[in-house]
Amino acid sequence: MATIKDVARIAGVSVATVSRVVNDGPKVGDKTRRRVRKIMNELGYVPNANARALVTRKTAVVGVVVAEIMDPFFALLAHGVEDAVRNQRGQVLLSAGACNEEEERRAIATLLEHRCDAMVVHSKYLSDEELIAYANQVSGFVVINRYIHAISERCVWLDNLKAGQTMANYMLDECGHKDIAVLTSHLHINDPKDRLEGVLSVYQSAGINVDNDRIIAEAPDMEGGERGARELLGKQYTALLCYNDAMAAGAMTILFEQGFRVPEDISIIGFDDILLSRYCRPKLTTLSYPIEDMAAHAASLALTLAKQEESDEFDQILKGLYDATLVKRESVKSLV
Amino acid sequence: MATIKDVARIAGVSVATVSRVVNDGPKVGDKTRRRVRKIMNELGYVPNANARALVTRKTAVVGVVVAEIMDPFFALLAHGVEDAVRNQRGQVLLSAGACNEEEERRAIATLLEHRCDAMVVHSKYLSDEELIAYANQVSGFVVINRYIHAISERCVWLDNLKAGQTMANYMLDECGHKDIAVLTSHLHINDPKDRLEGVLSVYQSAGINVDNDRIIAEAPDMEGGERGARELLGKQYTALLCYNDAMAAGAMTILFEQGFRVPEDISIIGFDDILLSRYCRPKLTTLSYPIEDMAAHAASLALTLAKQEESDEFDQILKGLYDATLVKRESVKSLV
DNA sequence: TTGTAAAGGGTAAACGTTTACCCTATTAAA
DNA sequence: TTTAATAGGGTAAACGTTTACCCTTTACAA
Repeated sequence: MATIKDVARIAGVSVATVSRVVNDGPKVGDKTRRRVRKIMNELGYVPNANARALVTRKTAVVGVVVAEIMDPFFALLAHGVEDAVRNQRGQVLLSAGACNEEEERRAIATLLEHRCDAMVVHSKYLSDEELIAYANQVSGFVVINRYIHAISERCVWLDNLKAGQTMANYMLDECGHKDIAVLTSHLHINDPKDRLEGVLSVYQSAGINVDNDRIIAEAPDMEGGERGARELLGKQYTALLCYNDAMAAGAMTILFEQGFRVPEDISIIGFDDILLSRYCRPKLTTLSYPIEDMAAHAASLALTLAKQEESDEFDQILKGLYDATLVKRESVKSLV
Repeated sequence: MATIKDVARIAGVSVATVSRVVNDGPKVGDKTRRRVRKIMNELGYVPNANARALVTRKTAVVGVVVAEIMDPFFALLAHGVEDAVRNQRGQVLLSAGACNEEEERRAIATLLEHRCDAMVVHSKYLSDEELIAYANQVSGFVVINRYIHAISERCVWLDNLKAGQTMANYMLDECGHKDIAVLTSHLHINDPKDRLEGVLSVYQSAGINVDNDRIIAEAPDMEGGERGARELLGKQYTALLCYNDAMAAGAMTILFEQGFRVPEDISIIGFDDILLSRYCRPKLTTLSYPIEDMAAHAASLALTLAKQEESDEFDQILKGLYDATLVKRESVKSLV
């Protein structure tokens, strides 16, 4: 593959001049510029990003750490990042498969090796301390879907407590569901806890107690939803509040099997508003998780922070707190 | 960030020795090795992948070109690649948003700049000639979802003609649907043409003619499916053969709106077997597109080809032709 | 004792860029 | 005509690695 030296030699100029042409720099005459351009095309010259990164100490690469791209949620996340990055003509380096502590560390390490200017990290297993350490090391390090107080301005996250309340307010105040069951996630992260707390707080302040045996913690996927719904069989409830849409869909399958109608017999509400919620029947009422916006925000933030390290002009930084919004479809029936 | 020189200086050895330790090379004593390791950890030394790539001319990076990661199909593709690449401890550099000719070129160009050893490219708009040129330039260049004769051993693709026949055979021979409508894609690529040809060939050889006004070409997404189904309203058919699951789901929505039952009144068959086909109700009967396997195959192939360029040991190369397989669920009713 | 191989480790060039600094014409002002 | 500025372009160091080649020490056989 042709190098800058080849171009320089053939064009009869110095490598400095070619470099200036490549980067649209000054100090090169029109005639020379045209000649060099021509040679570049003839040779199919493509600048070497690695060499560039080495000398400029910048890479225009945003690293992304996710657990699993196949998951529609992470696909959306990746898309949000990709979109924001492309607008600033950068590249996305993907580090997926971070589904345990060791893998997460490895995923971040490889991004570090590539000296990404900016990183958008979705971490479930690493400790706050470890993430803070990374943040101190990499100026463009941004954590998504998690709030860490010490680096709050480097976090983009959802107000899960409020989201839980939004969900509960709708089901209770607006639709009059007093007997509910909850399908939550068994993962030991804050999201499910906060949302559950939000839900329960609303019911508690209305003087309604939600039995513990109607709160099921399961894997946050379709199978988990199926298992959860089976476990709830025979219990008395008119509405099922789910941790995410996949669980809701899984639960719905079981309810249909058992001869229940949705929403006539049992109302179901999901969370995330992934594609599936629009495709399944009945269409799922859910809370929209603005993950794509959040991811785009996180990517811009990461890029901005990376830039700030050297240029001292500070761009406006928006707060990273987002809210989930209710999307009414067909899976919830009002009792009032 | 600490460099190899820092480590060398503090450990009191040469950079060569540190390099050997980093790469588990020979010619360094146990004692020295341990000391260097210790310093590396203390300094949080992380080797610079860019510098490495520059001197070794290898990057362990596989570039991926896709149109849109948000699309579940491409998410699956990305996952297949990612999986295969991670097994060989490589990295994935994503170039998404390749949804027109210019963008596709740009996507490939950035991968070229990063000197990816291997590339898995999904291209809809570039000409065969252009792709062949790239393939000649990059030893690890692999085309997925497209067959180009001149570089057939660098292609991983689906037998769309056969897939169309599989679909038609099932609907006609096994289920007895003689009056069908077809929802195909309006994109000017080979896939829809080949599949349609496969379908029609089966019906033709059974002496059945499919009216042109019951073959609708639309955008290959949910909205396209909705529009297509509307256009077919009033026409006589018992089965609808769709270009993909999204179209099938869209069409189903419209049919429900119009009071039809699926599959009692109208049978529907999709293509791809994306997640949605299992979630929607009735569950979609469809053809499974083994895109994840294909993507993993493509990635391994790309990596193998990239390696072969220098080492002359030739690994066994498997043929890149795949078949779609029927997945029977609930959206098709047999008339016999 | 000498010779020699192996083990351990250092030196420096090379990879492909960017960029600070330097040099030479040419042009415009005085 | 002289001077100063400017436009155009070259030189070479630096970025952080790897690796071919060289050097020294030690151990052991002859």
